[in-house]
Amino acid sequence: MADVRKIAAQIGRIREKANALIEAQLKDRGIQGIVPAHGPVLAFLLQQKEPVPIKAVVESVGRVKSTVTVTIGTLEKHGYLRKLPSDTDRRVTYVELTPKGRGLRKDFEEISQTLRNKLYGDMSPRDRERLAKQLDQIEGNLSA
Amino acid sequence: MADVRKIAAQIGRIREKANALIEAQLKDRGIQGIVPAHGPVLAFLLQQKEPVPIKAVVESVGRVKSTVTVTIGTLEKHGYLRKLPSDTDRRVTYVELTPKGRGLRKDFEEISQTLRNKLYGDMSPRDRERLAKQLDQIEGNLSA
DNA sequence: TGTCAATAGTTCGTGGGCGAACTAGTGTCT
DNA sequence: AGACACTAGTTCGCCCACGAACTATTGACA
Repeated sequence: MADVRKIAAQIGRIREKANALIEAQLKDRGIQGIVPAHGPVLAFLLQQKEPVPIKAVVESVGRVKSTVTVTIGTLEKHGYLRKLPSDTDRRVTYVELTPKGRGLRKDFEEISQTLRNKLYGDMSPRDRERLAKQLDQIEGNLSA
Repeated sequence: MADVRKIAAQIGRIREKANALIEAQLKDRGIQGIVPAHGPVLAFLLQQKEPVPIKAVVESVGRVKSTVTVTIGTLEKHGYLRKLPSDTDRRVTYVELTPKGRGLRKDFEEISQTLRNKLYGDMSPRDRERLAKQLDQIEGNLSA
């Protein structure tokens, strides 16, 4: 019997299990230096065709800038991205993926797909849609 | 339009917003030293009538024992619980809520209720039940 | 009984995330 | 030009969470 009361704890557990699956996938694929927390940054940079200011990353990923500073530092240290100064505004630093970073695209997409497949299991498309709508709803409720 | 693809990120955002709401509630009520991470420990201890071994807390809350050690240390430091040695097995430490800790029961229940109310909003009981079942399902899928 | 494994709990080092404070550079306005 | 606000990014200290290593105690068993 589904317990409507413990929904918050349950959402927390689902998130942790999803992260665990991603970590296992990364390990299986021998990808070093990447953890689930890097996902939003990578997803954003993978869809850029040109270097973008760090500020744009901050606005995209839903983390404060001090966190993004460190995340970008980690990705740079592992060779997945490169920083370049702006020559029009010297406060600004641009970032772009290196070839090694762009090489993550395929793994990223495959891991996302694997996660969705496992998460949804044999749930019908109609139920998936319904679930997604309900999650939209509760996210909106919490934002109000 | 609900996007079935970004469900993992969405679940993460929901969790963060729920935690933010809990923190705001705690602050409003002037409760010091308690953060959302303490919730599972408090929930477990609130339903105990006698001191329980730390090991029981560990098994209940889904955190590793080193994490629970620290959490219990924090709660103790703020006077919400007390540790007492076992006299039959000197490896074991029991914990129990102090009166101050038990005094959190009402706030705990009210905050839980507030969170659920806000999270579900005007969702019908039938939809709530359906959502809870679907979350059960995806949690199970991820555990398999 | 003496040895060795198992158990309960703590400590330590690492990493993600935050907010506050800081640096450096740019914009504004008189 | 000079003062001041604003902006981009970094640094620092803190908390949560983890795993690995450690301490202390108990259990098993030859």
